[in-house]
Amino acid sequence: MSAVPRISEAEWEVMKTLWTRSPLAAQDVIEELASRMHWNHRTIRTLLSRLVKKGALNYSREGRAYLYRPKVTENECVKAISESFLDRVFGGALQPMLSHFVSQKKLSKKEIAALKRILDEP
Amino acid sequence: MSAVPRISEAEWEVMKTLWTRSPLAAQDVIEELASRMHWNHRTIRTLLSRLVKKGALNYSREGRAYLYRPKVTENECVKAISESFLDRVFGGALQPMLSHFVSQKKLSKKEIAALKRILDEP
DNA sequence: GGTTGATGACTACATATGTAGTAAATCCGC
DNA sequence: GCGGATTTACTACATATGTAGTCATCAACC
Repeated sequence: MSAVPRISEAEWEVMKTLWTRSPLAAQDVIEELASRMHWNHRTIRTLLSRLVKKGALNYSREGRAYLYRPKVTENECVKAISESFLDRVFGGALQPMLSHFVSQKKLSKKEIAALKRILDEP
Repeated sequence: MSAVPRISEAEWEVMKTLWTRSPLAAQDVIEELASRMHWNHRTIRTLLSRLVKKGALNYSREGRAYLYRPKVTENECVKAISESFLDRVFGGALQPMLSHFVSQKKLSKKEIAALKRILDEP
């Protein structure tokens, strides 16, 4: 029930990496992100520390290095950030939000069919 | 074509007020927001100034006061922030996003029907 | 066994953001 | 015309965020 910490944009990239695969040493996260995001390895280490400090990551010592792993699930975080987005931008209403995205992206018939199937799910 | 400025959460409330009705004097915005948001009137004036400075609002002098009005449209801003949200959280894909919201909210048959109609729009 | 290179800890610093306070100009009522 | 209320302009300050640098430690190579 712990409220999920607020995760910034840059931090989100780090979390995504660890949600995909964990535990990872800092070095592994750096290898994943440094070139893709054009981030200095020190920046990534800072982000890891901050995420531990704010309770989004855990670590365990492995020799001289740490192994990091998410302490909050992706689903929790996606849920929190999505709620906040929906409330702020669309007053919490799904319909205007979907309207916006649909008018914004041109969807193929196939995509529309897929979206409809999602609406029919249990 | 101007890139829309980044508008923070608190600033967004001010923009919403002015997107709904404008131009407004600071006093009018304050009356709308002060009690609803529990904001000091000075805070709201600061937000108005910052929004002018970052190019989200314009003003014209009206006697001794300013009349503020949006310089960027709600649609532009909603578009920008929505894109950024969708990319960051769902990798830019509508389908997982809709899945998430649908699984999160329990929708009535009516609501589902309404959402489907949106998908069928021109 | 000294050097190098990686590691986490701590520090740095500019900009953004939330949240106001103070000062200076000015209008309005008396 | 003066005092108070109002308005914008400028300042303040803590925390968050992006983006790193320095330091002490330790392990591995040579």
